Amino acid sequence: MNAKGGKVRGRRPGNGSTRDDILVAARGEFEEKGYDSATVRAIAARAEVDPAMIHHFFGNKEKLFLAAVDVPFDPATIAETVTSGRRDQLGERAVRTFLGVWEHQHVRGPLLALLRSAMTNRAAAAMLRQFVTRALLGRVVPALDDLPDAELRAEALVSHLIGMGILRYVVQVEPLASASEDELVALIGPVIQHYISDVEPSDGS
Amino acid sequence: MNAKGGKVRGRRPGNGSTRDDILVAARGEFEEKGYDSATVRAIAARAEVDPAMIHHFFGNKEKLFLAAVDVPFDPATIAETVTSGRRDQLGERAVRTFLGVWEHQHVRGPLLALLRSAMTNRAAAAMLRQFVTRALLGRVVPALDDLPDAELRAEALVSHLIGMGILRYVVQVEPLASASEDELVALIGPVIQHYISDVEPSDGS
DNA sequence: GACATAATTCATCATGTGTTGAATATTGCC
DNA sequence: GGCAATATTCAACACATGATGAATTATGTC
Repeated sequence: MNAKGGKVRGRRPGNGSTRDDILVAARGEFEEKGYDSATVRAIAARAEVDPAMIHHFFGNKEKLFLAAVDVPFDPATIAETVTSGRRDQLGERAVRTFLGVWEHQHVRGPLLALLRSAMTNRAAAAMLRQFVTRALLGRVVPALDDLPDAELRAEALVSHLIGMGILRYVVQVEPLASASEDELVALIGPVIQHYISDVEPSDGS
Repeated sequence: MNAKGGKVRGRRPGNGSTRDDILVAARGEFEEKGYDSATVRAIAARAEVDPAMIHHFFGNKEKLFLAAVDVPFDPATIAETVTSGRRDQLGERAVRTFLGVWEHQHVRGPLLALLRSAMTNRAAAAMLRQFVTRALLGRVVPALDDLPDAELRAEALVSHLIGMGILRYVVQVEPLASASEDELVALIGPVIQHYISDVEPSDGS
């Protein structure tokens, strides 16, 4: 027994969940503040854990970030969901899938963390760039290779989805933030579809 | 004369440009790092000025931010440029105008600063939300009020432009980052146009 | 039970943060 | 020239940051 205020030292009995608690807390903080603004101490406090535990388990802040922001969905699965099925409904499927990703908390966290961090941190921007380039484009573009400028089109498409995500979930402009999933699918789906339909190339320089 | 290393104290002769130097440096730092990650000391160093000068001239960091990130273009002018002219070319005009804004350095700075800051800072997010809601929608939506869901459409439109800006200028994914202005206008313009053309409302629930 | 290994707390370090106040020099007005 | 106002530097404060090392307690293995 330790009558004084501080907690007792030493290892806790039982099978501790500290490591996982830290990961959960880290995702929360990185999600809300981005890499630079999230602090080791705030993460530790959120996990109700001593800050030193973070270094004990993960070494340093950067390694913790890499461990926490491990995008918890398989890009291949997403890409397959989007690209399989009727081609003329691909736009709607893309919007619906993308919205679905944001609505699931355990996926939205890392995504937000990555987005927020990418805005101010070079390493995180590189991660996001790589993620967009490799995971998304590497899988979706091949399905569209009959179009001219397939890469550019795919990126324009993704840029729309990301912009919508930011305005809806981060900046929270109305009425975008409160619009229903169906509304957005109906509105944005056809527009996304536009990118993968072979419209007239206008003036091919 | 002061033989020692430090600079001489006291006021400098001549009409100093310190205040403006600070503003320029502040825009640079806020632009590159966002509000939270930019530091008073780094701004001072960039302006080649003592950190105390910042508080002397601006009081504190937040007031400096407000003074520095004073969006240097008139939203009314932009809106007029976009909304005047042939309606069926509005999409292309919007894309071209938006790209033009980003290409001018003295405009791109504050915009980037606002965007970066909005990702991690509530006050900045509120500023951006207000900016989007009031400046853009307040002026563009009235010109589109014959469309259903004019507000939502306008925001979807803006979200695409913002997403493109982020992917092109911040994350710098290729080939988006290196695409020419004309390429982007040709590709994205028609899609933006889609939002302001009265397509079939699909299924009005 | 001895003992290596792992988990946990605490104190502390070096550095960086925004901010303040005093000291000093210049300008501009009377 | 006298003197208030302004501009500039320096030193420091109070606090937050990431990180480290020692001390302490539990677990698991032999």
